[in-house]
Amino acid sequence: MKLRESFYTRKDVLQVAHDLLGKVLVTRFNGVLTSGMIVETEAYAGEGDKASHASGGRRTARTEVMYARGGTAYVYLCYGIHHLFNVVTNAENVPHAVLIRGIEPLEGINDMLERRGKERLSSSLTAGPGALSRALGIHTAHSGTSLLGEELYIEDRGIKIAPADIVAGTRVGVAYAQEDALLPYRFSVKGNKYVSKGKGL
DNA sequence: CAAACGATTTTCT
DNA sequence: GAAAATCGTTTGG
Repeated sequence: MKLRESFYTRKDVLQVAHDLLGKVLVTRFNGVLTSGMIVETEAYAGEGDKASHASGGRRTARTEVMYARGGTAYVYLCYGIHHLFNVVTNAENVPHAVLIRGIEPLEGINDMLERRGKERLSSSLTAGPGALSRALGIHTAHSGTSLLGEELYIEDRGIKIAPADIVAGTRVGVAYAQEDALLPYRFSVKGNKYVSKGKGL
């Protein structure tokens, strides 16, 4: 079943990031259904987190979406090429978000392969935030989209990840955030091959 | 108005 | 394993 707004509006972004593991991210653009199980996430704890775009209360046209209420999609373009998909959490005006870093393909694999220009299924299809966004057809135009609608949402299919299989580690690509880069804000499913190969962990 | 940089991926050595 | 690609957002003049 589709996750309700109350799942996203909880105040503990780390808890939401943790709970998203094993959930299924679904997109249905132009009638094409593609989905995958979330195996890796990272939490960005808003104003007090130097690694967050909203660090220090920064609020610009781009980050405005992060200040929306939980259950909104925040898509950001990185390095001019990659679309990174985030889930906004917490209440309105609290810029917390969870970056989805890796999923395991479930449905619409052929469509995902086509979007990525690949022939066969391999772990690189959806391992990594930019890669999975492209496979699912998510781009910056979807920033601000509600996750409670019919085109883009997250489902709970009863998949349970054993606590022993959940690994917490440091985030990737945020070395500039100094001491905050060492926080254990990254969660992944142990041993899953669709977990991105970031540094550390 | 101009310059620098980045929550990454891909490709080449 | 290392370096390049590439452009919107942010920051400084």
